[in-house]
Amino acid sequence: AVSTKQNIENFRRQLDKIGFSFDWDREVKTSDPKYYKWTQWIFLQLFKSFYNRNTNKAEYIDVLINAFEKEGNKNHPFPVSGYRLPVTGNRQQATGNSFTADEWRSFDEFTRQSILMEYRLAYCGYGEVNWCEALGTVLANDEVVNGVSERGGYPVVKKKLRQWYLRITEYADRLLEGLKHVDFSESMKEMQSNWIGKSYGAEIDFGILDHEEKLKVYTTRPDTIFGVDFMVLAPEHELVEKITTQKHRKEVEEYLDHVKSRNERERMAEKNISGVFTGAYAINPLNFREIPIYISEYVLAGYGTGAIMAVPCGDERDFKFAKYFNIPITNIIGDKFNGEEANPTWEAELHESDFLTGMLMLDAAEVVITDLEGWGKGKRKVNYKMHDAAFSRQRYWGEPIPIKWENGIAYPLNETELPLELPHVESYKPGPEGEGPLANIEEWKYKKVTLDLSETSKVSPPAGGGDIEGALETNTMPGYAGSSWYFLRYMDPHNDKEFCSRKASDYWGQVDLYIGGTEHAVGHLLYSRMWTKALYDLGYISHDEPYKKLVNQGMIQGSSRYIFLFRLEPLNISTTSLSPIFISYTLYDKWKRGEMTNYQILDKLNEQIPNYYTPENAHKAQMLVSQTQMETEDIIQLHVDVNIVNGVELNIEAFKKWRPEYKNAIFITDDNGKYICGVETEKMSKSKFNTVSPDDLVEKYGADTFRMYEMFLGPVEQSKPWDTKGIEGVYRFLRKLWRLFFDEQKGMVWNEEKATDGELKVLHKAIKKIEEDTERFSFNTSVSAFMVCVNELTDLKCNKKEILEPLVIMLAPYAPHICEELWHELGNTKSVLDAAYPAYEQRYTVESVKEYPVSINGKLRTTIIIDLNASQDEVEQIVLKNDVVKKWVDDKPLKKFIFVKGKMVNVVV
RNA sequence: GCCCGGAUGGCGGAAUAGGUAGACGCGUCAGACUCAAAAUCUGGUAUCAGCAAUGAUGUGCAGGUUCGAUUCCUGUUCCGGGCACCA
Repeated sequence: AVSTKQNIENFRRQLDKIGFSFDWDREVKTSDPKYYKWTQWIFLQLFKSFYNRNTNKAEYIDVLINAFEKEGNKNHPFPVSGYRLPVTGNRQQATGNSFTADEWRSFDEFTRQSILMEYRLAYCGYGEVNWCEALGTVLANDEVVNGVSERGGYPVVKKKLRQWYLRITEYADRLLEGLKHVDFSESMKEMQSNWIGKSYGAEIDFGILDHEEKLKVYTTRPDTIFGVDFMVLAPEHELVEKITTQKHRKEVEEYLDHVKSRNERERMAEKNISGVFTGAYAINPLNFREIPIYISEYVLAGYGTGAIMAVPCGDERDFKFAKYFNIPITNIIGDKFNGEEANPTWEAELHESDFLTGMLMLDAAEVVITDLEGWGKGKRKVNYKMHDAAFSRQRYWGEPIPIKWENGIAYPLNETELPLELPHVESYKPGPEGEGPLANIEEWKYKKVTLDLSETSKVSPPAGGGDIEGALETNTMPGYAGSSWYFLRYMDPHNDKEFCSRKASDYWGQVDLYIGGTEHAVGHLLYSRMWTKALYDLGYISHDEPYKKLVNQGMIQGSSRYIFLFRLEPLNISTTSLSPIFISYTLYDKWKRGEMTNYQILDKLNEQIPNYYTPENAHKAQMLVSQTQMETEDIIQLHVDVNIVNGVELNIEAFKKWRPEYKNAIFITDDNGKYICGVETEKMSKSKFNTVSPDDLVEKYGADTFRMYEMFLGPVEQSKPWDTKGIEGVYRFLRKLWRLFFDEQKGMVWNEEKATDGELKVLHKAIKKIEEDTERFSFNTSVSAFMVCVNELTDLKCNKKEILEPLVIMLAPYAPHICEELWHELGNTKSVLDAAYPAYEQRYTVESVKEYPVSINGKLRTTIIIDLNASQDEVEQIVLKNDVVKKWVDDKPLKKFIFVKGKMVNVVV
């Protein structure tokens, strides 16, 4: 403890020297209003910033209109999508694609704000959430299992809610470009650029038979347009309702119900082909062919235009779809298509493609786009997979969003109102419409706040002046809000005038080395890059990438336990008298492998609980049986707290106490009466109930041992399950190190004698190895080198200060406490952190001979000690004279003699 | 399903530019010290055959390139991370 305090003191002194203070005792926490004030402040800057899509500069719409008019133009240069209405209510002229400057001035405030929302970096819109009616709450994706809530098993559907978003898509190109200038691993860069998902292609307008509307599709393969055999719309596509014919309506509606209960991931992972025909036909703009329009869940509404042109000979999913629905396939690539599977080649020569026939696909793509643009039937389009980041949460623990609403208009709070503090709540229950718990606090919602009505906020004062009746936003910010910029706050934690002074951020610059896991690849690490770019654009910092170098540490994983809920109906435990049924892993395993049917599981239940079917629930039991015959995949895996599982056996009583909603649950056990849990190694997480605390180990072995053991476990970048088996080894190492200085009987044993060459060789070998290993983040081999060094010094009975002192300096970053202590025991008064790092001197470690491994035909047969300076001829002579070599060569003619100096010898015969 | 990783003794892992596979640690076996235990120390420990010398096999699996492959290439299986509200 003494040493740590000195370390901190020393660190403080260094900071004082350069003019910054740092309060080590107080963390920068997102839950601290002194910090989240500035998160709210940055949010306001993002809200007030407008993005000019053409010039990549944040400016105001009026400024742009004025500049535009100066050039004699009438129409406003920015399109209005009307696709995602940011606020409720009727918007004037909102459906048009553009508006004139005069029109802009004639719009009412609601319409203006609604349009401005489309340009704000932080904007409000409507987005889908997982809505659980029974719980009256919004659920996170990981709280939903197989379409029902993990807790209780209630049905979950999608619901549109008002949501805040960050316009990260405007930074897509710069986020890609920035990857070239940062030191991240290639796989990390790959993940980020795949997530951004930039693709080049075309938007093509297909006509629809008997309809005015155009069907817009996005494709990266305009060259295959003559191979389009059908169209597929996402089930949520806005045209589905309009174009479905009377004859197909019922089928389509049934399909939509099916899709509504499934999330995006389930839809993408679905192997079985599904979809329905709408009865409508599209018209190919190039050859006017009539093409059937289907809907299917494999097309996602959020990507491209939510509609695709399907070319079965070139795309595997389209091909399977065509086979399934018996749609005839047009082959446009001749013998490159074998009729058995699609061929997504770019290199084939086109067949059956009208004026493109004979052209290479790569060239044809260019021709088609140019022609379509000429005819006004399509245009070149760059598309991104990434979409804007949802920025509101229906939760309590998050920064309140400093916005007040009235008549559908969002008014930003005055900066002097910050921090807008989280009120105390009696309960964390969600609001009446699934909003956050803040919606329940009337006095907080309607408290008096001043609004930012300045020019920069671009809102006109409301009718009642600055004083409005409306309510504060009740959603809060997500976890990534605070984590997107905390490193900047660390640079200037006590500043109450700014989030971080320009002086501080200029001085510290980028984070030199960021150690973070790959699980943050497309979340935190992308969001914080975007925030940094936004703050850079707004002129608050001078760099636009937060992290100079990123090292991905692996995860220390936990061992999770699972129980298996046998869900015979969409189980709603509050409305059925039947108890939830859990089956043992042994049964689940058989069921999964198809060795056991649902019906046989019920038999097992009857066997174990003979009185289960009472007259009262007999009708329900009847229903269960009919359900079971359907063989539906209705077993859900649920995490259970590792602490109530003994090895793999569940403590059922403890479980019922832990999860009162399952207090009536029935457990189908193995024949020996035990309920066995499933086991999986996965990320430690609160929601997986598999976390372990290091506190006990620190208590027993000390922080140095714990720290070194974690480093010793394996390479930093590798994930591994948490396991304390080997910690004794590190503990013994530290004790062994201590004994080089102090003996239990004799007390102090270290001395000031002159070191021998042998001892210096041990030391300098270690200096070299540890320096190299630390440099490349190979901490586990570094620790191993320390162990080797201490073992060798113990063997040499070396207790000399001349050797031990440099060793302590090197070890200080690995085991800071014990090293600080030993450093002072050696008579030093300052901190070990101030000591100069020992320099490697080659002269102590030079070798003159080498024990060469000698192989015959690539197989190692012996080793021979040879002078390191020996020439190839000399080595050849020595080796061929060797008895073992002679025996293996056995007079066979020598084909080749391979000698790699300092490495090995191979004799080929 | 898609994207990104990983797989080496009983266990965690080492082998940094294609050149002695198993460093270091855990565990385990044998021994020393001790009345005993703890702690500590010494030695063995990939597998198979053999008293041994030694030989054969061996880096998830199936192939390929090479004098030589844990390392490079092709295919494949399993495990982990992410997939937009866990953070």
